[in-house]
Amino acid sequence: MKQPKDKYEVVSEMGKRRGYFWQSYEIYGGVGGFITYGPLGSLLKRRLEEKFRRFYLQPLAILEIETSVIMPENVLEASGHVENFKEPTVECTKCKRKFRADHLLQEFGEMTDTETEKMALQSVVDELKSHNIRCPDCGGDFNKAEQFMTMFTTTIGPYSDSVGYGRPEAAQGIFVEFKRIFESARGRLPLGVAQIGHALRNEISPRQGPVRLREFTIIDIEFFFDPEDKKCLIINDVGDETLRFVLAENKLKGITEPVTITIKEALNKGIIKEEWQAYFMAQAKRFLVEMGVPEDQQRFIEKLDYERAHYSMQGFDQEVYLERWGWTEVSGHNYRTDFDLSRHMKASGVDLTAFKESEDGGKRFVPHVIEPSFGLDRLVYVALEYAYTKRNKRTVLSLPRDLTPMQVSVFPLMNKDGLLEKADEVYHLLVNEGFTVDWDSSGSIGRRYARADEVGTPLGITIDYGTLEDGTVTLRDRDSWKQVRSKLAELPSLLHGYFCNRLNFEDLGQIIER
RNA sequence: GCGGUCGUAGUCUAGCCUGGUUAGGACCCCGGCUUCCCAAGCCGGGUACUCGGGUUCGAAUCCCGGCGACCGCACCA
Repeated sequence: MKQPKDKYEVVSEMGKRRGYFWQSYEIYGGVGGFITYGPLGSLLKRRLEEKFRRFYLQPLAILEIETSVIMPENVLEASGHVENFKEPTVECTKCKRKFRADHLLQEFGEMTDTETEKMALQSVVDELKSHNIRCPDCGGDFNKAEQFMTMFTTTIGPYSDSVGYGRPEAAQGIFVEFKRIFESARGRLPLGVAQIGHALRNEISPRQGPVRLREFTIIDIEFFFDPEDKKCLIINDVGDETLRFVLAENKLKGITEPVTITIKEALNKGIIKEEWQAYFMAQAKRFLVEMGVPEDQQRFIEKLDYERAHYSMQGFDQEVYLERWGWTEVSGHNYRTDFDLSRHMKASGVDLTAFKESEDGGKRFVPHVIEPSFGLDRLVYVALEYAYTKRNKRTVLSLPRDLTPMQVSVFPLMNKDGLLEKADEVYHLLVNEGFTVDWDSSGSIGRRYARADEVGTPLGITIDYGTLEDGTVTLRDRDSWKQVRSKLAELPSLLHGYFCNRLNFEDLGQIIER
């Protein structure tokens, strides 16, 4: 704890002090894996969500739904989660170290993951014995095996013995409701459906603040298409976008240096198999750039066979470099094929196929799915870490202007001579225009600018004696500390222009030299 | 979950070893004065010994347990 503070530490301190986020249940000592967003944090999260909708969902007319967090057992049995979210672990009798039994069998027993997946708990131990697998560290042997269930379990109804789980992803809500959604979309394909909501995973040891939570907000997009008609019509919009890849074949050789490839090339060389997947990955990169993460701080990792989730046929993780934790996953891009819909079709007996007319009558088929999936809490943290800068020993949170919780702050230069009243007028004018406005009349003007900088408010509006005389105010820019003078009456339209990126700061008025 | 280190206000910290003052300081926050634009100054105010138990006349200090944090192992489908 005596080392120089890293960014996670300073961002967390600032987060607590100014109300971005902190660990939940602090007054009872805190519980790991849960965080609370304070007033500024929940605003930031909301803005990020809104930006995501604007940027990622709306251009493709992706539909958004909301389903419940508790899911009955049969849904997650059908999806394969009940089976796959259990991890068989064994403990060495000598050194007490714990291992994943299935990983041991795959590594030393030359078994495939499909073989180990099917095994019962006792046969895991038997197999370890029959393959004579011993502790890789000390050579001791294993006796007992335990299952660790990473889904939260509950019962549904007061006296009911029906088991329910907290959903480990929002995706299943979409698959389960596919029939009605598809119908209300009048059978259109391709069809994107998204859900932004909480998901639960009972992590064994979540020690990484907002980066690894037991309850978190996930953005799952299921993009359904006809596997025989899978052209992405807008792929050219992203064809020249370059992504940095760490490829599976290189990973096996121990090479982690990324290669930079355009989307076009990646598709031609078969690095990404599906055009829609390529499109979503390119957009994911662009989104992070707009959030303030430069290209060279991002990369895409191709998942190896055994690293992929049970439903995934090809998968990439988008990673962002964080100071404390290194490369950190912020989104996953999986080709889930028809795995989920087929499983639910089989388990429920309900037809989840699509129909497509053609000259010879048409065909019924189960749509395939490309899934981009984002961890929203990680994005919030990433935005904060990348925005956190210092200027003249003062903290400046340089969030993009469409993400800042507070858009403008109103400062009466003095607390007298009618300046307070005038400032109050300005405050209400802007609130009524729909802006998120802060108010600060405490301390010197410099101190107030500093406070606004620290929480990332991009514009300060100072009401001074000039305001009383000619109806002009001073606008101050968070990043450059430059000031311009503009007419109060024009403020609403100027600010609207500024916040939808039509106007730069310099366009807002007459530059002031001091 | 295991091992090691640790836990004093919103933040950083002194004190703990060797038990004994109103637990000290800095930043910060609030109010007032002052101040015509970048954490200025003056006055006043504010918040802390992680929780529970034990030893003791007396515990921030010693002992045990819980909770939490950090590092390592494992885990992160």
